[in-house]
Amino acid sequence: MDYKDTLNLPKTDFPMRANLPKREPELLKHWQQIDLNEQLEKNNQGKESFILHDGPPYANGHLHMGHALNKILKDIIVKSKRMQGFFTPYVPGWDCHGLPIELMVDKKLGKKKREMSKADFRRQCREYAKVWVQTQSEEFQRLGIFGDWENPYLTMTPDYEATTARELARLVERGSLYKGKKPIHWCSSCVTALAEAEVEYDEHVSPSIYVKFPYVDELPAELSELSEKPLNFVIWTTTPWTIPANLGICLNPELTYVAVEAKGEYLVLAEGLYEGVMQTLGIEDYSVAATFAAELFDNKNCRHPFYDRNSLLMLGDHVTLEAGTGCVHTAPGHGQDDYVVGLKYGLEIYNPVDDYGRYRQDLELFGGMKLKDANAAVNAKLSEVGALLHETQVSHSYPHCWRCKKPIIFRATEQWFISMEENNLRQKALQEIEKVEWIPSWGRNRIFNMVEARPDWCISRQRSWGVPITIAYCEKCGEALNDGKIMHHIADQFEATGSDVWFEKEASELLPPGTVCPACGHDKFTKESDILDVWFDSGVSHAAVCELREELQSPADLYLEGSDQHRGWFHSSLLESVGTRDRAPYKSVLTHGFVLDKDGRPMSKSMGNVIAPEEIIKKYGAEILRLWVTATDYRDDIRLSQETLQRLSDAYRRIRNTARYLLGNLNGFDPVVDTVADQDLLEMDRWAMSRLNRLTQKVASAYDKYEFHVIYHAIHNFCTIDLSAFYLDILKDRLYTSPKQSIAYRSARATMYQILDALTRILAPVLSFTAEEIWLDLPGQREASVHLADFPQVNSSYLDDQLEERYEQLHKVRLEVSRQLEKARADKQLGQSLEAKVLLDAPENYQQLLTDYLDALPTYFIVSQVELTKNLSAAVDAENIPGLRLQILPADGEKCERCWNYATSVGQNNEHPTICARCTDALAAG
RNA sequence: GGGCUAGUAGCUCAGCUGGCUAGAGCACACGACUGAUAAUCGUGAGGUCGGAGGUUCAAGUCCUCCCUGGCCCA
Repeated sequence: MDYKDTLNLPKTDFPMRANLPKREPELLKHWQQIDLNEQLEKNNQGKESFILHDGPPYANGHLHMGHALNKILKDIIVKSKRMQGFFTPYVPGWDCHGLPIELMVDKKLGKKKREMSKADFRRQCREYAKVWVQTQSEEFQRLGIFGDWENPYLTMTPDYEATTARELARLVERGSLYKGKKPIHWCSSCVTALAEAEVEYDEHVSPSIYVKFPYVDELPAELSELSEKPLNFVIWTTTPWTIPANLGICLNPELTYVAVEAKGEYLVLAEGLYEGVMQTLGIEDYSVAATFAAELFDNKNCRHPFYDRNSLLMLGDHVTLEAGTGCVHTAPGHGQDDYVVGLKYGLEIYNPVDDYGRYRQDLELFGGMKLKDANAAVNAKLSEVGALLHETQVSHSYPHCWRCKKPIIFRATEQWFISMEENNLRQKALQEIEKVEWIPSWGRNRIFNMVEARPDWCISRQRSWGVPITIAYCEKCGEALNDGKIMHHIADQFEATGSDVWFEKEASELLPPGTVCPACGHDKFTKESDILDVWFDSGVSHAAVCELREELQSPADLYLEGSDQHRGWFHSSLLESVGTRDRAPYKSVLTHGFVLDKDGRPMSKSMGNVIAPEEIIKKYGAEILRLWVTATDYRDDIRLSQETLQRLSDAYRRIRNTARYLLGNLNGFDPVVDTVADQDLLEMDRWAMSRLNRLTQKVASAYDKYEFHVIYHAIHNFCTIDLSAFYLDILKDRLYTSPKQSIAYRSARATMYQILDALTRILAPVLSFTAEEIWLDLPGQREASVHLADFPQVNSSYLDDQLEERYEQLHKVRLEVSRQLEKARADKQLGQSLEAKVLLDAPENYQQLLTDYLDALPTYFIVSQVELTKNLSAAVDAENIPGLRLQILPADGEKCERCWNYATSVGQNNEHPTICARCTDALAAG
């Protein structure tokens, strides 16, 4: 007879190989068929909610790793919160306006654009954005991300645009909006103002010139000795084209300055820089004629080198000794520091440059000239008037346009601003930052420092694709109608058809009937042509989405984005919300790092080190991508390499195989009838339950703290160390050979059922596909989807420290036994460990334990016999247990054909001469 | 240049408030099994904890400087 047929061997249809790229789409289809999404939306309704508000990705291009990382993290959180019993509606969104889309459409249209109206062009942009929203939506869903994909929020829908306009009106009502002239980054090529976020810094070669400005006021009394020769202040600049806009020279009040005598004149320089400068200028014969404090010259005047006007001497802290001369050329219309100090001294914010990067026609000497020709022309003029001391070239970091990559300029224009000081916005925002939980905690410092130092928020964009700044101007006197009531009236009109009406209708149609200019009484108006910064769009999502959607609420529980968003969405959302509601739009903010390549470099097309999500999905499946997100500590930047993917793929197989083996052993199990009372479980099974609950506890806490990599390692180690290499390996003998009705068999199966059930649940937020696959094969009545189920409760009555401690001791002994078995194997004394009998001479501290467990030791060691004896003929010392001595001998008796253990009882039964007594009994029982 | 941040075995991670011959899993090498089999089990070999100083009886853990990265700014 073939005794193999009498064994309880595992049996399952659950495939060992996942073939995820094929299986995942099938599961997606399955979910669609059972209307999972609809059920999820209703799941836990009425219970406490947890709102993770989605930050909108930009609707342009296919998904990259950053998108995948971000959305998978969100998905894991939403799923785990739902399984913890929270009501977790998740509404994904997209950022649809803005320059990048506009430029893409621009490019696509080519010359056709010129014949198009602004409204028509906007329709094209809308279509373009829509296509990418659809594409990205599908790509996100392929990753197994659950959410309200049927009703996402788009910043370009009429209702959203109406809210955007209303939020602007609210800020106007609070007096936060003002029109100012201010230098901003300006791209002459794109003809637009650029936000900080739209500027890139890159190496650029510029002229480097030293220019002298003759001093024209009376000398301070202390320096009357300098009256003999001409006195000049020397400035250094890399932007000669700004010299025509020069209105002053700045000195640092903390620094000491010197007047150097050379070539019959005095040159004023910072004391700490003059030697280097003289060297640069090639002047060897010089001497310091005077040393003085900058204050002496505060508010005195130099003369512009070639215009008939003065250049004011001022004091400013921004002047440093890092470069230049210590005397800083100041053009308030062309630099941030210049602007600030210029304001302080009452200088004009003067800008002689037009939108296209040319000097205005009325500029003396250079009117109409393009800036790219200006440097040379200005230098020539300076040289001609004898003001140019030195000219060379330097390579330095210079701002460039993020779209066209061309160098940009700093230039004052009329713009709308949200004031950081009006209504105390800055202070309030800083206070709100303190109330938010920042994870990791350094996020607080990061955004705090930014808000503390940032300038007013320039919200104007001279572009087409966006929400218009809904302000009208009196045609006659130019007065701006920045009136909240009027703006609300306009916003209401957006509700129906979107902000396109602003571009389609005349001002008279848009404004409330009977509107007259409050300044002059005129009743004809023109419309502002600037649109809003896209950061404003997404910054109002708390109002447009969280407040307006019934299932959501504001402030949200969590915002989760990359750490760059401290200056992006976290920032704009905070300012907008504090500016209109005096509170932050979020309770906590979680950030993740950036995806880098195997060497820790950013992925870029030009570097050729990009790994696309699509590539991974095709080769490994989305599940591996999800596992990667989980396995890595995302709070820092995270690396991605082929090796990592291979490792994760292996880890996935280990987890999958463990589940498969458990399923195989649960073949025919019915939890209703096959459950075993806790107190009837065998000790080893109780140990497994203790470990399982330990795991459940650890995982629950890690989900709470968003420390997913802890989950990955805990689960993987549990599967590998506790289950596969120990518990399940040892269990085989009992499982396979025991009679089906025996408590030994039933206890093992009941335990395995608990383990797999819990494992599947805690795995679901991460391995959403595989967990479902297991779920569908798990015995018992259960929810239609694991994603509708709850996490397992930690049953602390199973937690047994002493039991685990004893097993740890036994495990140490087992390790020593394995080591010796391995040696015997190397000596060809045995193959299977069951061929061995182990003799142990235990030290005092192990005596009790090993005596207590003597009967179980063969099972734990997976050998046929164990003897505790002092009588060893050829003992070997254990490596890590002092005093423990071991000896391996061939097992007594013959090999049982059924259970493969060696036993002296084999051959004693006439009916079954090739099997052991235990197996004979088992057959009789079965 | 500034703000924030990171650097422990090939990979992914542990190592709490300083006290071990620095741990785990995977990968790798070698072996066993063929009743988890494109699986499973065992053994083994991998680290001057980015570098250099310092504090301390004692430092991967504290301090200083430096190097190499990342994000955001200038």
